[in-house]
Amino acid sequence: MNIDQVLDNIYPLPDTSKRALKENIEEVNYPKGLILLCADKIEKNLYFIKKGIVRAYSQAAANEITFWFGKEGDTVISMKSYVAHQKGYEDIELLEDCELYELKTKNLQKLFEEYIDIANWGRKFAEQELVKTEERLISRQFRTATERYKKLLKDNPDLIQRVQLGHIASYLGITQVSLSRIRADIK
Amino acid sequence: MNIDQVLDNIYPLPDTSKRALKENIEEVNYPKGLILLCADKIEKNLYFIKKGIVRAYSQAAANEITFWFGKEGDTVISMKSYVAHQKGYEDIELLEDCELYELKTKNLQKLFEEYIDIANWGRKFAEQELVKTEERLISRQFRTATERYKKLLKDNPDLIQRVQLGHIASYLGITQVSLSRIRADIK
DNA sequence: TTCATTTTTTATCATTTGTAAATTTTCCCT
DNA sequence: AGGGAAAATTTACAAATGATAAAAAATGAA
Repeated sequence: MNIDQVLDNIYPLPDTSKRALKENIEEVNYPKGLILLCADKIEKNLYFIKKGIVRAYSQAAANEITFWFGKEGDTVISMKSYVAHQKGYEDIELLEDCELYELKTKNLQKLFEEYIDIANWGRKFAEQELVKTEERLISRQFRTATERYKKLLKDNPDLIQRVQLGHIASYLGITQVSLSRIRADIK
Repeated sequence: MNIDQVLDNIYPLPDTSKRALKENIEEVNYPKGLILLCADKIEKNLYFIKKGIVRAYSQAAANEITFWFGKEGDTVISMKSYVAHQKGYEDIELLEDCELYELKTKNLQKLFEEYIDIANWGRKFAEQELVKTEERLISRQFRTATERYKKLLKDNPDLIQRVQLGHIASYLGITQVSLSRIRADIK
């Protein structure tokens, strides 16, 4: 997935502003297991995934909770750092070796002030993420764990192949043991 | 809460663009019980709450789920209509007589193309809502129902006064009966 | 391959939450 | 103020999920 596809996927940009945006983007590679973004600092970069898969998780009390997966074409960002310039609530871990496009938050902020198309591109990005998050919140309330798992299977069949079930369980809001039971029941 | 406060609360706008925005905003009053926005159509307006309280709920299978409350200063919007120009998933009901500021989506879209400050204002709005929604999703996973209720009591004590417990329970992701039990335990 | 480690499954029991129905309380409306 | 409807609580029972422990399977490194 090349950078043009990633950017256009959010919102098609006219040439001039897309060029300006791309001038600030650099390709980087990182190994599986790396913690790309850290909960307890204000992150300076954001990333687009060219290849690979990552998870965002939040650490509390005893257990950690995976609440987001990103794969090819997705944007990796510490939302709270980015929005409120405060420490985030999430760590982001690479679950495979990853090829990423890196963009400095500071530069993006500058582009938002200069290019109205990039400002609207950033708006579209936030809006789309918001709809996705709201839909997940609602589905959490509506659906049983079994239904949520089935829906994930249907919508993201590759995720189950590429990611440990423990993380999937956490993402679904249940324990790994409970997910195992559900999988056994379905068969 | 006047319109300047509402708008600045999202993101302070320079005079010119704020004036342009305000020229498209009209004050309206509606009675308690009105369904302001409807799930099964593409909504043409969005609203800022001057006075009153509203809820967004989604209707599925048997039961309906309240997933958002809005009060003074909040923005009322059918997110999916607004973002994807598709039917939304939510109805929005006025829980009190409301004084609202009305803005046509179409006009706002036009302003996004014309004023970079308004585009960034819209971006900020979506970003802030996104962080709030993500935090709720995470808290839903981390905290027990009792903890979530206590947090709501602390953060929004007036909500419990102004809104039926059935809606609160739904918002917390539990049944009314379960909330009743929690309230009894706390005492 | 072989061994060690990690991941997944299975089993048991405790706890939480849901459902349904009855009862009490609160809120409107005339 | 009084009567009726809506909302909130309580109770009893059922179902789902969590916690824990241990076995089985899969994975990875030497």
